[in-house]
Amino acid sequence: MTTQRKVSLKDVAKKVGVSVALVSYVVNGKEGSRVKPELAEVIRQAVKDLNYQPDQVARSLRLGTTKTIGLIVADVSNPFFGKLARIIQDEASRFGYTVVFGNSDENIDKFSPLIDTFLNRKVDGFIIVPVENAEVELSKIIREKIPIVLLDRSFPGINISHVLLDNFRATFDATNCLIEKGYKSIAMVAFKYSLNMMHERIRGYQEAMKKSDLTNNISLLELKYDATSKEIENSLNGLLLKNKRPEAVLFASSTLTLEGLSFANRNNLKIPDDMAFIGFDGGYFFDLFHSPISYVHQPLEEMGKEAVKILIDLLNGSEKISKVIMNPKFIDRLL
Amino acid sequence: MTTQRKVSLKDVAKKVGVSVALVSYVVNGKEGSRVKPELAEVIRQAVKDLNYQPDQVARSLRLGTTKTIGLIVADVSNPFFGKLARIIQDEASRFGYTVVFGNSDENIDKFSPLIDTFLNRKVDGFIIVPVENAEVELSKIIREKIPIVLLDRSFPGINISHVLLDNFRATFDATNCLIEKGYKSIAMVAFKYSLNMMHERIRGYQEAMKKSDLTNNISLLELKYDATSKEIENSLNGLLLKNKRPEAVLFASSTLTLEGLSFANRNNLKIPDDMAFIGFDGGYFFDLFHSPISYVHQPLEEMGKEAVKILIDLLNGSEKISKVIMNPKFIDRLL
DNA sequence: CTGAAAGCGCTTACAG
DNA sequence: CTGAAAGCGCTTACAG
Repeated sequence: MTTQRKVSLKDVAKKVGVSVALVSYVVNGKEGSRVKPELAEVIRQAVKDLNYQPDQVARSLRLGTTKTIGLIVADVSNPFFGKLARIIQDEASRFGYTVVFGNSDENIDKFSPLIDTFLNRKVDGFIIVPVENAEVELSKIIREKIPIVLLDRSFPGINISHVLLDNFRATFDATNCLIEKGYKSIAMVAFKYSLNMMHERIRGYQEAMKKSDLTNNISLLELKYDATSKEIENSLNGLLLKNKRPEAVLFASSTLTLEGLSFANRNNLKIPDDMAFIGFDGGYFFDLFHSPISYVHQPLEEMGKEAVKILIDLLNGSEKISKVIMNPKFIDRLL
Repeated sequence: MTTQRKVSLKDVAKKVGVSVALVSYVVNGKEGSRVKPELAEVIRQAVKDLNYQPDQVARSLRLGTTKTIGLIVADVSNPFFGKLARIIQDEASRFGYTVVFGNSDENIDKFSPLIDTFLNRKVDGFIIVPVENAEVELSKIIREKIPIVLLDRSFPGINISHVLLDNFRATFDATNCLIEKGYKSIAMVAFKYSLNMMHERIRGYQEAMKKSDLTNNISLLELKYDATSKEIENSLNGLLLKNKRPEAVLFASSTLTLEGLSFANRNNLKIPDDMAFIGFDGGYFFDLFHSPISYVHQPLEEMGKEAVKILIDLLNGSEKISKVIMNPKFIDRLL
């Protein structure tokens, strides 16, 4: 499959009878006083006639910049990440950047090669939802002086720009809200991540419980990200169907919330009559439920846009490390 | 922001004291008998010591191939497209390809520039979920002899490889199934697309109705893709809340199904007690519903994989146009 | 105002 | 077995 040779600067130059340099200047609008106006016009016309399109690969090699952003999320097919990817692509393209993407599945063994691939492909910058133990990989990027913005998670030890949710406040507020409405036995279902973000969500719940002297009612279930359906089933069984089951359950992510709702459906648990569920993110799902559940809302739009904005600044030469913490919103439908 | 200069072939060559040619051969495993085994070993060691990574941009320019696939979907944040994007990225990376992506929003004005951008960035091939009136843009790609595979939709007039659902059969079977269970007044909610794929879905419904002498009961609502919530609300109101409302409604896409379910929730329509709903795709949502609805299942995994497989063949020089029609599956939960 | 030329980092005939 | 060199298409000092 031989690609038809496209028209190059040389072709345009030959047609007009000038050097490639002049054509390049005109194409890039860098004529200044370098090209005689009439000539510039002729060149512009030839460019149009021949439908000349600059070869971005050649430009990239010459300029050392690819106008490409590498995006790594856990899984684009998960709407949480899909929405982020969507917003990031939109924003990036407004600034002339193209997005290459990859899915980590929360797995460093998939994460790592993605970084290498993107690095070799010379992406200008990264927007990354990092996985556990990603520090070494991230340092590699920093060492190469490639701008990078972390999204959704960060690492206390590394000084990188990031856009995060105020995770502590998210669950702290949600738990308090439950407590105020009279719920006492409140459980939490979380992922067993070493990620700070998950720790904060757990801590928010625990602190709220402690603050109201409900320490003894703290009940935390931590599921592995790659848990099998069987394992999840068993764990939820243990938590939700025991004789003294909780009055309310707080989920620490949209995926977990969906698992919970699915479990409830299968086992004829009526939400919220039998038990209150508090979801995390995922309003796009929850609004459609028979009886809509309450949930913590993340401002995905703002988060994605902010991440791109920070990256573009970095790309434009800023040396500033920006750390942005976004406010969660509790969508309350209790009672 | 100056990128630290990475180690190049030249650096390795200098370190070992050979020409860059030899290093290139060794790195690419094209030594054959060209390089003395002992020397090759020394070079390999130096490559490792210096942590040499080939510059893909330079390679691309030289080789005329970027190992990149351009993917265009309507909207990655829609799980239907998100799943496809996910699968395509996974498969592509198995073959050493990276995926750049863009969202069309079913809009030719967003679709068009994406094609141009990807073309200028010299993607090796395209996997595209085309929008209405995309024929001209697609011809442009064909003219440049860039391999391309259409997904989910195609155009009768253009001879391009594609992977589609058997759309006619999908709705024909679903409608028949409803009829067999005694439903007579069956409506359909579709998008007002000129796309063949939507026509086929509508035709499947209409033919099934005709076949059972229910022609007079045919009731088709066609919504614009960019209809406002208000417009959708009004239209669904007209269809679902009129005094002689349909006994069952068949939706022509997952988005439409979600709109329907949302409307039903807001208006206290009990599904399936008040009215049966047949969804299209989107099992990942529907399984979570209070009372799971029936739906047409598309084999997304196979569709995505097949599309990549066909594209890779094309990329490897095959001249064969492959047209694959996948079978839908009706997930029946009626009664 | 204009052109000739170097060089981005690589691969690959070509000559030895 | 090995090296010198051309060339992918572009941008940009440099010299005129």
